[in-house]
Amino acid sequence: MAEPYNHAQVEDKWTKIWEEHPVNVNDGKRPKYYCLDMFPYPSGAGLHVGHWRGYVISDVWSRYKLMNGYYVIHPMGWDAFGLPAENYAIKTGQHPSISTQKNIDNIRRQVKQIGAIYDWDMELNTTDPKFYKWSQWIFVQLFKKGLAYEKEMPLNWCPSCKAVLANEEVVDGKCERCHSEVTKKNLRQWMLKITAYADRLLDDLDALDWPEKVKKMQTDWIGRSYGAEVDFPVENRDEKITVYTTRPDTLHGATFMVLAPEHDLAKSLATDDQRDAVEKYIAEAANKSNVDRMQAKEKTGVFTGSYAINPLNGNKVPIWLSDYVLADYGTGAIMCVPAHDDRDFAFAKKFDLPIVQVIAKDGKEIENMEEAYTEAAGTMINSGEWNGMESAVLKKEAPHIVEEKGFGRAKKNYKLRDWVFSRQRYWGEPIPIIHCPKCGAVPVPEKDLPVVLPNVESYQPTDTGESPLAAMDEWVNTTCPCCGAPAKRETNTMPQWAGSSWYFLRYVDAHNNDALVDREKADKYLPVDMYIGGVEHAVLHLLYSRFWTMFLHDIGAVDFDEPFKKLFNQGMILGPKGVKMSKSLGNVVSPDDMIDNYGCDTLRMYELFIGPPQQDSAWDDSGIEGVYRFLCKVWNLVLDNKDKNAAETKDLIRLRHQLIDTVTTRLQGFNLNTVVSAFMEFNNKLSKMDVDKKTLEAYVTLLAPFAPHMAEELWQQLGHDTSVFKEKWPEADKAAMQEDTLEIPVQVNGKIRATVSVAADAGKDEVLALAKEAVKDRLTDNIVKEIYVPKKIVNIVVK
RNA sequence: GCCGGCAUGUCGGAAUGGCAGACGAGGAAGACUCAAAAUCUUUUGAUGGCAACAUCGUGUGGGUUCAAGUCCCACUGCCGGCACCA
Repeated sequence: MAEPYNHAQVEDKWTKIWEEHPVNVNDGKRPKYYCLDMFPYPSGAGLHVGHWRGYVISDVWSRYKLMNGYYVIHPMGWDAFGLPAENYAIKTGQHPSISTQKNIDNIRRQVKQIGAIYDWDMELNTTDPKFYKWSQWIFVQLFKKGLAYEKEMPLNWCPSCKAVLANEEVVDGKCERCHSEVTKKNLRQWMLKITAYADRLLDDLDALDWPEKVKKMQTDWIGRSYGAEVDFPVENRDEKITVYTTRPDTLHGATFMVLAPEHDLAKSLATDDQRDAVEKYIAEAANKSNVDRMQAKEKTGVFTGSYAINPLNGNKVPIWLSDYVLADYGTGAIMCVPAHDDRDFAFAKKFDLPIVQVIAKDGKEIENMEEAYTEAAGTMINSGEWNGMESAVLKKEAPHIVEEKGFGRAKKNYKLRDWVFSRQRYWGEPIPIIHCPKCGAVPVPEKDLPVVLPNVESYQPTDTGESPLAAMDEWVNTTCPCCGAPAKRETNTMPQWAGSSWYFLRYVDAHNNDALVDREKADKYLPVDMYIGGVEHAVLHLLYSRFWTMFLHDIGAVDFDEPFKKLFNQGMILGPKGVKMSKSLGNVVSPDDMIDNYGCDTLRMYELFIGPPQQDSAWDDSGIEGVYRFLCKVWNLVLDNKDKNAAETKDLIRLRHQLIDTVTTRLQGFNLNTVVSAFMEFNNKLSKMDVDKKTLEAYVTLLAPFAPHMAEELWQQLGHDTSVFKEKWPEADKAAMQEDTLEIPVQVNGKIRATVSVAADAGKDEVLALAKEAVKDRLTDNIVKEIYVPKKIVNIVVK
C-alpha cells in the first residue's frame, strides 16, 4: 500500500520546486496566448472562496494552453487606487499608502496559494508612480486630441463618498458603491469624450467573442436611436425650438410640446400671467433629487403661456414645461404626440390637451382612446398629404422629407453621455494639468510626468467639492509650463477606473520607463486572448477599456482596437444558504481554512465541481469533502498500480481514449464541472481493474491543469524526472474509443421495452431482427414503421 | 413597464431531438471496530406489487415528431439588465 495522500507535504514540495524552475517560460519559439484575470483591488478583508473561482478557471485554461504548446501570458496585479482603498484607510486610521501596501502583501500571499502559473515579474500596481505615469500620459494625449475637456454642469454627487459619480456609477438613483441617494451638484469637472467613440463602441461589438448578455448590456447602455430633429418656430418671436423625435412620421399628431425645466428658453417663454407659476416649477424641479424625479408616479408640468407652430401643418401648439423631459438628452425639448406615446398620453390626459390619432389601428380610428397606440404599424390618417401611407415606411422616410422641406434633418442620438473623469478625493492619480491665469488649462509636459501624489497628513474628503489636495499650497502652487507665470495644479484626481482602463497593456512590458508599452512587444504579445472576471463590469470597466484601447490605437500606441478577444464571466460563489457572501452576514468562507484542511488541489477542483462556471453556486462544506475523497482515490489508484506492470488491455485503451476525448471536449466548451465528473467516473471504473502504465500516465497528464501539485508528484512517482507540464496534451484516437458491442434500447411506440446487445458493426436488418425478437410479445401484425438510428436506438411503431 | 436568462430527485447538478436523474452530497442497510471516526460494500425519483414488472414523472396548458427536459405557441414563478432616452 502506498503512503496516504498528504496534501500539505505534496503542495509545499512542488511550490518550492516551481518557484525555482517555473513551468511556463518564454523560449521565444512558441506562439503566445494571453489569458488574463480581472485584477483585484486589495481590500482589507482579503480573498474569499468566491474570488478564487475565476482565478482557478483562468489557471486551468492557462495550463491547458501551456500543454498545447503556447507561451502563456498569465499575469496578476493590483487595482489599488480609488474609494474602497481610501475608505478602508480612513476607517482604520492608516495612511492609504500604508494600508494599501499591507493589503497587497496579504492578498498576494493568498493569490499565491492558488498555485497558478502567474508570472510575478509582470506584477503591477496602479498606485506605483512608474505605472500611473502612463495613466497620466494617456490623459495628456486625450487632452491634446480634444477628448478631455472641462465643463461646469450639474453632476451626480454622492454626499457619503463626497465625490462626483459617472452615470455608469449611479444605480437606481443611488451610489453604486455605498447606496446613498445621489444628489445633483453644479461643479466644474473633467470630462472624457467617450461619445465620440459611440458608433465604434457599438458596431465593433458584433465581432467580439463575448457573452451575448454583456454585448446586449453595452448596446443598451450606448442606446443609439435614429430619428430627426424638427424645428418649431415660436409664435410671435424669432426663436425656434428644436426637438428630437424617433417618430417623425407622427408629426401631424404633435398637439403640444414640452421642454425640460432646465431648457435655455424655459424662463423666457413664460408670458406675464404664467411667469410666477413657471419660475416656481423650475425652482421645484431643481431641488428634486434623482430618486424623486424617477419615482414620480404622476406627471407634473406647467404651461408657459407661449405657443409654437407645427412646421408641417401650421397648427398652434402650446409649450409646456415638465421634468419628465430630460435636459441632457436630445435637445431637452420634445414634440408631443399623445395618441402614439404613453408618456405624452398621460400628460395630455392630466392637463386636458388635445389628442389626435394619426395612425389607424386595425384600419380605423379608435373611439374613446384609453391608451396610446405605440406601434409603428398601420395607415396614416389625419395627416394631410401623408394620409394613406404606411407608418413603418414613413418612419424611415420622414427624416428626409422634413430635411427637404427645410425645417428638420435626420439625426442619430445616444443614451451614452461623456465620462465624468475627475474625483474630489485624495487616493487617485493626480490629473496632470496646470491652470494658468493667462494660458488656461495646460497639460504637464511629458518629461515632468508623473505628477506624484503628494504625501499628506489629512486626506479626508471635504464637503465643498474640492479635493483634499487643494489645501496643499506648496504642491498646488507652481509655474505655467507655457509662460512661466505663477499657476496652480489641478487638484482633482482620476476615478478608480483609470488604471484598469489600460493595465492589460502594461503587463507585457511592465518595467518600461520610456513608453506605456514598447510597440514591438505590444505587436507580439497583445491583445488579450481570454479575459476572465465577474459580470459586474459589463458596462463600466469593459466599456472604458474599449474606449481607451481604441484611442491608443488611433494615436499609434497599439495596432489593435479591441482589448479583449474573448470574455468569460464566472458566476459568484454564494454563502451556504444561497445568499451573497458578506462580512455582516458572517457567511464568508475563507480559502485559507480550506487550504489547511484539504489543500490547494482539492479547493481548485471543488471550485470547478460546485456548478457550471458561468452560474452562481452556493458553497457547501460537504461538497468539498467529496472532492477530497476523490483525490485520495486518485492518489491510491495511481500509486497502487504503478509497479504492477499490468497489461495494456483493449478495455483500458478504450477507457483511456474516451477519457481524453471527454475531458478535452468539455474543457474546450468550458464545461469544467463535468470535466471533474468525467474524472470521477473514470476513477470509479478503474478502481476495479489492474491499470497499465500508459493509462496511468495519460490520466495524470489530463489531471495536471486541475490538480497540478498532485499530478506533478504522481508524474514523478511514475518515474519521470521532467515536469508533467512539459508533456503534450494527449490526443484521443477515435478508433480506439469504439466499443465492441453496443446496448441498443428497443422502443415500441416510443416506450422502452427491451435492450439488445449487438456487435458495433451490425447492420440495420440484423439489429431490427434482434429488436423485433426481443419485443415480439408486444408486436401486432400491423407494423407501421421501423426506425433504427445507428448505434443509438430502435423504435417500432405498431397499430 | 421594456429587454434578456432560468425552472430536472432530499440538495448541487448531468443529458449533439434518441435508455431522464451521470457525478457528487445527503439518507438507509451492512462489513471492519470494544466503540466511534475514517474506509469499504449495497441501496436510494414517486406509486402499486413478495417479485418479475407495471404506471406516473423534467414549473403549467397546448402543439410538432416514430421519439421532447431539449423544438414551437401561450401562461406562471424566480433571477438579472434598463428604466420618463421621446
